[in-house]
Amino acid sequence: MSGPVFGRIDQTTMREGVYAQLHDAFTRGQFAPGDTLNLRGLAERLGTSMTPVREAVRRLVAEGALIDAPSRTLRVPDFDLRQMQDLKLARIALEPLVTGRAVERMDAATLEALEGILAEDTVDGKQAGMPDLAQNYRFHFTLYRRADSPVLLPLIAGLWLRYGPYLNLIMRHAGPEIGKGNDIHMTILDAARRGDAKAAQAGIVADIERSFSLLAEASEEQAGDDRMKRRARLTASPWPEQLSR
Amino acid sequence: MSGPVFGRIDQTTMREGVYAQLHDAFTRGQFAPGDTLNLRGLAERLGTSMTPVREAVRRLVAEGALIDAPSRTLRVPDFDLRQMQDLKLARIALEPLVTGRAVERMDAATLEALEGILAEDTVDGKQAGMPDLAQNYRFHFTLYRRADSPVLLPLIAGLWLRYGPYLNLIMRHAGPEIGKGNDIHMTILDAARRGDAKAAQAGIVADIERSFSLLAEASEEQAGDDRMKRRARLTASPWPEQLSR
DNA sequence: ATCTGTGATATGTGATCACAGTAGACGTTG
DNA sequence: CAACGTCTACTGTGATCACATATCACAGAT
Repeated sequence: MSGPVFGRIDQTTMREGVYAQLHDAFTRGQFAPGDTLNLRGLAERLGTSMTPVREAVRRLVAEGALIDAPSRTLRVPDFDLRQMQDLKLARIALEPLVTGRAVERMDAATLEALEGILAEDTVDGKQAGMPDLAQNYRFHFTLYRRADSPVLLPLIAGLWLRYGPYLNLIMRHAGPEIGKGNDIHMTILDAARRGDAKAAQAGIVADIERSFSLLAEASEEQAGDDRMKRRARLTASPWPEQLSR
Repeated sequence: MSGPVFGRIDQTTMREGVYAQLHDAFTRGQFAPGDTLNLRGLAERLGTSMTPVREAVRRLVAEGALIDAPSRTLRVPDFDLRQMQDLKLARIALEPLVTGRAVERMDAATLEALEGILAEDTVDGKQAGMPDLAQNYRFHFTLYRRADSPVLLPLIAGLWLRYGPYLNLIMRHAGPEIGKGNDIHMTILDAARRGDAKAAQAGIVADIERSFSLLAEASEEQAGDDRMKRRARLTASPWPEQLSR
């Protein structure tokens, strides 16, 4: 049989679409610890019925990004030092691993992509030093993806999902100071270019520890903010702009 | 206010019940690679409507224990060498980590529990060397739980979930020979008793590598079995007895 | 005999409804 | 004025229905 070549019809469900949007919002730090969600509200904003939202939310709960709070409410977990240390431990166990593999299998296309991502920041500096969490996410995951590790990558993505709300705290607290993160990213990229797996891994660990220490600072502030934040949540919509469109 | 002390009403949903049953079936190796499931059948067997089943199944898909096969069918993933190597890598990255922590924090109660689990096998040898996968699971996770690591433990549980169908293969292939696994478990328990974290970690790695090599053997056989298995699936119910009750 | 279109059957998906339960507002009572 | 009970609004949950779509068996044409 012959004829015109067709593009594949994307066989995507609404459930996946909803999940993707929520996942995005999380990794961008658009949810803060303590935020509450409700299914009907989400469904309305997303233009679907409750069903796909339920399933997406259920998945987020299973991944630990949301929790079932008492009295049938869904909440972004509050800050928890123990849990965060555990999260750091897991990241340090897994991310250097995939980094090593990625560097060993590195190719020109990926290097170029990584350069491009880092360059965005310099050019697109209109945000005036405002850290672009999505960019950070892209850098790490284009690197990790090169490891071609179908089991480890989703695991790491799950960890980042839970880091998201903390990133929100960091962002609010540290603000522009976060910009120097790109120094570390540069170092990692250089190591990847040289094929120096060890150096790249060390860079990743440094990056993780850096965000951890920033978070430790931010968390101290949160205790004071907490009461105010909770009050504000009652009046203002906790909804991140990304999803309201 | 005073009065009699009441036990907590367990606020459990059907969704969780369904998930627990399926999770159990997986870790016991009651599902084999390639098995297919359908929501209505599950719902009927479990005595619920489709809704809770859908959500539990969706979670299993998110965890990688099931996959969405073409034409709206749910399948237990087929054996995949690359995936399995990745799984092994992840296990070796995480399980020694929690083992180390567990040994450091070891207490008498946990040691006793571990002894008890290993003793079961010797006493309850009625299965004639038939490996009790549930017992294996309990041993590892009572050990790991002692690490008190709320992030890492679910991660590891997710990995085991995906190991389940492979265990099924091992069990079918290796049969009684698997009994010597307890030697390694003994070694691990001894190390835990002495507080020797390094030795316990080495034991865990040995255990993982052992099950991996058993699996490598079994996987060769699967290629031949495959055609037969697929035919059998059409006539016989793939349903594990555990769930039919 | 082989290929092809058609209908029946069965699947997951999404929408909708009824319901149990909680929290907070409000009125009542002491 | 404070403590208590009731009532209302809202939540997630589970059941059910309608639907698009894939597979298979079969009949018809070539």
